[in-house]
Amino acid sequence: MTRAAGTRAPASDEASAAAETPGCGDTGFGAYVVEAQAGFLLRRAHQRHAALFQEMMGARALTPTQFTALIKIVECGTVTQNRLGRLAAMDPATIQGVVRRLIARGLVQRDSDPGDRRTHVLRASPAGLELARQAVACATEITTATLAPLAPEERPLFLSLLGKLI
Amino acid sequence: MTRAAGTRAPASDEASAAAETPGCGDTGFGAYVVEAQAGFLLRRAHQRHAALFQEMMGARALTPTQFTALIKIVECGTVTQNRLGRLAAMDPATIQGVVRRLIARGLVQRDSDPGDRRTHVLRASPAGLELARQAVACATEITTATLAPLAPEERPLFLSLLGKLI
DNA sequence: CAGGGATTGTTCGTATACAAATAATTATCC
DNA sequence: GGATAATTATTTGTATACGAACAATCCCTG
Repeated sequence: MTRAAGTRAPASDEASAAAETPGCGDTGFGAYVVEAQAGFLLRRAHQRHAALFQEMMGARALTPTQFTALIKIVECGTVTQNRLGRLAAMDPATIQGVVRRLIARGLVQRDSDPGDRRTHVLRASPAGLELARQAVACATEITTATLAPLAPEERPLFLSLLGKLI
Repeated sequence: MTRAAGTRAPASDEASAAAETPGCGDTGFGAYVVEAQAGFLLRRAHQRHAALFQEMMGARALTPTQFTALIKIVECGTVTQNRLGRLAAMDPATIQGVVRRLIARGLVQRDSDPGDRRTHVLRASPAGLELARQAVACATEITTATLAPLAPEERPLFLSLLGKLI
C-alpha cells in the first residue's frame, strides 16, 4: 500500500498512522482510536478488496455483487429474484438493480413463471455462463491477492474468524 | 443471527448454507464457493457492522462514516476537507457529501482560510464536540458488539489480522 | 517571474446498500 | 371460501463509494 502523496485515492497512508498525525493531537477520547476499531478496519479492508476486484476483473467488468449474483444464478440454474437476493446477501431493492444490469448486458434472462404470477424466473444466458466460468478463475486469484498480506498459515484462520462475524 | 424467513433483511441465513441449498446444486465451479471467499465475508461483516452501528447509535443518527469524520475533525481541531478525507479513508467526492451533511446538522462549521483561497477550514461546533463525546462511548460498545461472536482471546488476533489487510 | 505541475474542492455518472411505502399476487387460517 | 397475512417485485429517498472531468489556486523550478 505505498501510494504517492497526491493521489485521488480514498485513503492515504495517513489513515494508518493512528495515534499522532502531525497537527492532530489527542483530544480527550481516552483510549479510543477510530483507526483501530473493527468497523473502520472492515470498511477499509472491504474498500481494498473492491479495488482489487475491479482491477483484476478487468475487461470482464463485473462488480463483486454482480459476480456473486451471476454465480448464484448459475449454481441454482433457475431462481427467483428475491431468493437470489437472499442467497447473495442483498436487499430486494439492491438485487433489483444488480439483476437489471446483468440483464442489460445479456448475461441473464428473465422468464415469467406460470406457477406464480408475482415472480419472474432468472436464468444465466450462454454468454453469462461462459463469463461466469472465466470469472471464477479470476475470482480465485482475487481472493489470493486479498489475503496476500497475511502469512499463508494465517489465511484460513482469518477466514474462520471473519466467518464467525456472520 | 436468527432471523425470520420473511424479513426484508439483506441476507437470510440461506447465504450461510454454503454448499447445498435445495435446488442449487454444484455446477462445475470446482472447489470455488462464493460464500467462503474473503470478499463475500468482508462484505457481509461490513454489512452487519453497519446495521449494528445504526441500531446502537440510535437517536444520535450518525452513520459510520459521519462518525469517523466527526471524530477526526475533533482530533485535528482544524482540518481541510481533502485532508480529512485522507485521514478518514474517503474519496474527495465522498468526504464532500459527508461534510456537507455534518454542516447541515450544525455539527461542523466551515471557515475560509486566509492562507489558501482554495480551501475551507473545518472545525467541530460545540454541538458537534458534545455529540462526538457521547458517540465515542457508544462506538466502543458497537465495537464490542461487532466482535461479540468471537471468543475474547480471539478478538485482538482478529483485529491484528484484519489490520494487515490494510 | 513565468509557466508547468500539483492540489483543492465540485460536479456528474454509476453502483452498492437499505428503509419505507406500494401494488399485485399467493398462502394461510378460521 | 373469504378475510387476513405473507411474499414478490418495484419505486423513492438517502448515504456511501469511486472514476473522471473541471476551474481555481497554489507551488516549484527554471
